[in-house]
Amino acid sequence: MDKINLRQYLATNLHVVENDVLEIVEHCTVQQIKKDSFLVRQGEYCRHGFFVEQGLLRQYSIDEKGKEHIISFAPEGWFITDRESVYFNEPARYFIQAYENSQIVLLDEDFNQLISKKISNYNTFNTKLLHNHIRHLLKRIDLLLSASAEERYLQFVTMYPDILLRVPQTMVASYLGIAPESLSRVRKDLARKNFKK
Amino acid sequence: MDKINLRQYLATNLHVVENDVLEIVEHCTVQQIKKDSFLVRQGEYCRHGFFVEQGLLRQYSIDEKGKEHIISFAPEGWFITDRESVYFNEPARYFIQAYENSQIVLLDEDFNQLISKKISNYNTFNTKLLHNHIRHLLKRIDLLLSASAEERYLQFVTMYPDILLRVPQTMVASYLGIAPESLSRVRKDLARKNFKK
DNA sequence: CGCCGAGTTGAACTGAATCAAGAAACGTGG
DNA sequence: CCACGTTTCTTGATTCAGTTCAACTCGGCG
Repeated sequence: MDKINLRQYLATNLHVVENDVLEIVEHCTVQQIKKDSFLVRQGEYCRHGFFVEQGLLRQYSIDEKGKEHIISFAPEGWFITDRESVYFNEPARYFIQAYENSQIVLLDEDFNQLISKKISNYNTFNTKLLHNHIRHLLKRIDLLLSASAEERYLQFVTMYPDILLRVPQTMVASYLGIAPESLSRVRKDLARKNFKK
Repeated sequence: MDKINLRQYLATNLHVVENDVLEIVEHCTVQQIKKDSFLVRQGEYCRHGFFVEQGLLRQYSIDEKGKEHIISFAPEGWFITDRESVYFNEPARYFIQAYENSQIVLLDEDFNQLISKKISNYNTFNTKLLHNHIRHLLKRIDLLLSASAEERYLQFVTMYPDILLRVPQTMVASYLGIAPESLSRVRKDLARKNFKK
């Protein structure tokens, strides 16, 4: 997948030239993360936001029965963090783990301070991100409340065609809240339907 | 239920004296809303945030089969709006309806402009609200992915004991994503278990 | 070549939905 | 304050979507 550069990304989205964000981004740590390693574990305190320049992360919880539930994926160009932990200073409720070897930028409190001081419309942008996040979560809740496994899968396919190709089916199932076997059957069924048409 | 006053609410949460918010709040329209009337309908453009001073609102979608799915409740002291519609200028995806006769304050774009200009930490407060909202939605998704009907109900009981008493069971069921009959059975079961203990 | 994780398939099971009917609770008007 | 209709809740019988468990297939990859 194409690499995305935080500097470029910010310049574009904040409507400024790259030089304006250069010195801010230079302060940030860039990390190369090996597949399967953790950025945050449940119970730890998460102190950073993460911007994915390359690779793919996933965020998930583990319930009492030991089952994983994927909260979100983050491919390149996405921010991810445990907001509760960062913002409210609580132990993280979710794991954040690299599913592919990834390159990520660590964003700490200093980064936030600095950028919101230097770039006036950063706050606007950030608020927009928050609104987008909320919109997205609401949509997902609505789907979980109203749609069948098949409908949810179809929705996932159209919404995240790229991610679909990069993660094992098991993880898609976990994201959708269904058993891997069920997803397999759903797909079989869809294939049959399409063939009939 | 106790009435909550926006002026007081803001003064407390923004850490300013009431006078500072007085003139801002005075510009806002206060409305008396009859039970069952709508503040926003699916498809309409929502132009306001709503603060509930008294009463109880609910936000819900209707799926293709005509079924209602409750996205959220808003009792006194809560803000509610269709963020997508207000913020992204899209048609609302959800209905907002009064379940009780209510008194609400309409907050428009002017209000936002004015208050964020006059009161410096309003933005901080607002961001905090957004973070809280996200935390809350994440928790709900996690529950929908991992917990049984009974577990979700128990969680609701501890989380919203007040709302539980104010809305019919059907609505709680709709919020939890289960059929009313199922909720009835869940409750019966819980009663039996408690008796046995 | 042989192993290993991912996906598939089958069969039995189960939590929850649906449909239908009755019982309680509730508000309204007489 | 009672009688009434309406809405909400309960209960039972049946069905169904999705789970679980177990066995098997397939495609890498060391």
